[in-house]
Amino acid sequence: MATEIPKTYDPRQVEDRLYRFWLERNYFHAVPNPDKKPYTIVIPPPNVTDRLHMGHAYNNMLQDILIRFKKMQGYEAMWMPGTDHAGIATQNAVEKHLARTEGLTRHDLGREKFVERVWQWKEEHGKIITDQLKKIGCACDWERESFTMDERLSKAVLEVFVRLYNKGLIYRGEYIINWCPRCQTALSDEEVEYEDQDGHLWYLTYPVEDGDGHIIVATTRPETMLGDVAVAVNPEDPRYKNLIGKNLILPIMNRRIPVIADEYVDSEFGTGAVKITPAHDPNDFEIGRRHGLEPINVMNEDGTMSERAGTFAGQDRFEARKGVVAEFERLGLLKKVENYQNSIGHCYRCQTVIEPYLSKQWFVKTAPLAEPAAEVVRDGRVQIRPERWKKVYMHWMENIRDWCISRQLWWGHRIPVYYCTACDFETASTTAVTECPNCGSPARQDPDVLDTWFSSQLWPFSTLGWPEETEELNYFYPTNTLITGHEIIFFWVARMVMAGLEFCGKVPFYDVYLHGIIRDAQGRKMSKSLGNGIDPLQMIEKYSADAMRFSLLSLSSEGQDINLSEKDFEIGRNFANKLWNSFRFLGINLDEALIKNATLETLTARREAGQLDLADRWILSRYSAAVKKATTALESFRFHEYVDTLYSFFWREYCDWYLELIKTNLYGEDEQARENSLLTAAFVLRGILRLLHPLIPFITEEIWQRVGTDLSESIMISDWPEAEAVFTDEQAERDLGLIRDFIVAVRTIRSEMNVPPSKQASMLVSGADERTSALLQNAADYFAQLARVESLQAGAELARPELSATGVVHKMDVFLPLSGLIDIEKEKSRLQKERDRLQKQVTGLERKLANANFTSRAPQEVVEREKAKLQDWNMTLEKIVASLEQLT
RNA sequence: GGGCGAUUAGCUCAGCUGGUUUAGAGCACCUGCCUUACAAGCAGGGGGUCACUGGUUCGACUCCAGUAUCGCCCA
Repeated sequence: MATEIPKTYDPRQVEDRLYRFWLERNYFHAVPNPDKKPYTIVIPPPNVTDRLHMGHAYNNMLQDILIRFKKMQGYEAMWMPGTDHAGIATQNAVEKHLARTEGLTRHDLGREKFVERVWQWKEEHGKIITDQLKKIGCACDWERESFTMDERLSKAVLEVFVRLYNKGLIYRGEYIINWCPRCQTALSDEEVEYEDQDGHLWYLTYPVEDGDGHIIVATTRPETMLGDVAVAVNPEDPRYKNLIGKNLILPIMNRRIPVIADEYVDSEFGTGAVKITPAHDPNDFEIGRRHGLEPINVMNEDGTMSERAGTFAGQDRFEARKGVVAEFERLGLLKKVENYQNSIGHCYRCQTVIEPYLSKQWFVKTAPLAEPAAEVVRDGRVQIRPERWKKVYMHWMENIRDWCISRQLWWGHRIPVYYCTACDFETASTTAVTECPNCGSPARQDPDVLDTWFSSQLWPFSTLGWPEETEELNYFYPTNTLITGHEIIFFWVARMVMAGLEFCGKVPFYDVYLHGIIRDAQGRKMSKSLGNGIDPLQMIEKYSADAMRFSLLSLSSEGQDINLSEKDFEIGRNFANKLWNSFRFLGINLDEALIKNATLETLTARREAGQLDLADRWILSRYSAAVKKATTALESFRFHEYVDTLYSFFWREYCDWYLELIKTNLYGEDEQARENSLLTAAFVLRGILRLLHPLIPFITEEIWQRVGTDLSESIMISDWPEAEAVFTDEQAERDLGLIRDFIVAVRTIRSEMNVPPSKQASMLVSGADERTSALLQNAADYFAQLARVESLQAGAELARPELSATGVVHKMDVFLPLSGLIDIEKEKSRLQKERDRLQKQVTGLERKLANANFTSRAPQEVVEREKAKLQDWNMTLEKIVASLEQLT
């Protein structure tokens, strides 16, 4: 054992070195192993060009905890890492880069060259985030690292598309979709973020063609009126009944449009008359279809008005809005303008206002897939935690709409549908089709690519080789646990369940744990634009990865968001330092022979032979409780309870009490006692290290290796402590608890009476039975060490020394004769305070016990307990009062 | 409009199936300590009508209903 152990733990010397060590030993790699049970997690693949943020750090740390824990428990634990090609985000990033550095657009380069450039970008930037995961300590199986556009995974995408296509679950059609004019692509419903905004409701007058009547319609998007093809009213609405079937003249366009009747129209809203723009509103589209109205698309893909918008052609949609309103005003047809708050959809990638837009796109018919996906959650085959998210999931599944999967991008999986250039023949194929199977003419592939989530939904099995029936797929699928944020429950979690069931016939995972979001100290979301993000890598640099992990978990609680400030990382740094120093303390006293002997077998044998003293038996008992509690907590995803248990066991019990107690043995004459305490201390510390390893892998490994054990070359492959339950010892816990209460009482008295630490005290305990007297007297060394008590007497009835400070512990009097040091007035007020406090409690409890309702209706044992409590308090009170009387 | 969450010490939060809790922890605060593992530490202390209003119960921080404030999701 090295003697020069630095006083402060320096993680910078440690973390990178140990990560390399683990990699060199290949500990992260798992293979199908029939002798072990598999435990699998697939990483929520971060965007390939992303940088690590706190949310990633938190998410991946949780996974790492489970993987390391299960590995130690003896599972073949495999954590599948990888990245997502993130179609829009990545394409945007590269386009922006091109514009900035070369002044080029993707169109300048052309599709093929542009895609090449994105791949190049991916090669350069794709490693950043995975390298950052390594900094955190993630025990990912890097040999299996996947990317959604790998050839292997792309095959799965094609296979899935073609199967769904052939099953009739993928179709192409012209519908209103969400269009982002900036990204110039369609989006799915989930990719639109709604935000309440202050806007206006404009009331526009449409004159009746023949005669002098008119109809007023209300709209939040006046520019769309250029594409109106009708005005709809409720057939029962008396105001408009006589106008149904007549024509209106659409102002500006001077187009003749009919008044139609449709049940959909809500007479209560606005004026009860609705302008119908089938090309620019989903409801209008449906109505238009019912009434056989031809949609008029007045907008271009970039959000400018099309040539069908008349004089507004070429104008931006928001310019056109102002222009249309101005024109109505000029014509005297603007009835009124109201302030109106409505929910506006924005692109989740670029925040541009989404345009409902008529467009020919590919869709997945989701209802047949959703049915079984709802069922597995309903019946618990897939567990969602916290449970409240189950309802959210079910609601979505039960109200699911078809999924628009085509994207007008160049970066992504190109849709494997081929069209004949001559004969209208269309085919989906996993292999390239160059000529039409029908007529032999040249065929061309659909230019669009698939929604990124179309490939991500396959992640739990595409990464394992599906559609091939690989050994990996058989062994590791279904995966066990999915850990992710609740913001992608629809995007990803729900769709993986659908896909897993459809293509593998099994759920993709058994447990889903949805964690909270990391926010700043004020509870705001961390974002680039606010500049309130905390960079995990900087925190690792400053505090260490272990400290960051420990701090994050300490602040977490099930599914709740975390408000984080930089100062919070001191929690973990301080803990790591404490752990380091507890090891240092032992390191000074331990030698190699002793360490080798600090095994479960040795301790069990010595304990059974009655060789261990009270403190040793006590800490072993507390240790076994901590093992049980921490294990159950992890097994039930109660991460906070896990860290909380270990924090208080290690710091509050092992360090504050046990290590202090054994100092009497360590510095004493009794070699045997010294050895036993050292063995116990080393044994428990090694247990603590293993229990903490999933959370703080680096420092636990560093200490493990420095302790020089031959149990295993790495803590990563050591066994999770379990057998320690045999150490439970209630008597030791009670006895040491009693001693501890006396020590605390003496310390409190000393502190409150301002007794200088240098001053030794005598201590008398009166009212102790024989066993307790012996117990206390045998603990005299502890009192000397921890409370500066130089002489201790305990007995059934000891005379109260004059001028002593007093206290009552476990119904026994404690006297500290402090002549010359004691301030009578101070002692009096201390005791009076104690008396008043007790008196209040006693009165309250007496009232409770006097209540016949309580004594007759509450369970007998509760009543008994309360009675005993009252007796205790009364006895304590009497003693306090007696002491007080002595002083007056 | 529907649903969900939060509201506990100055701050950040625990408290899982009602009575062992005299409501806890960390930080902050006060007092005393550089006690030969640790001042990133040790010992002691102060601080809360558990958002509010009702209800259920012998008994409510805990269960139920409603109200308020904040936040999120869906429409």
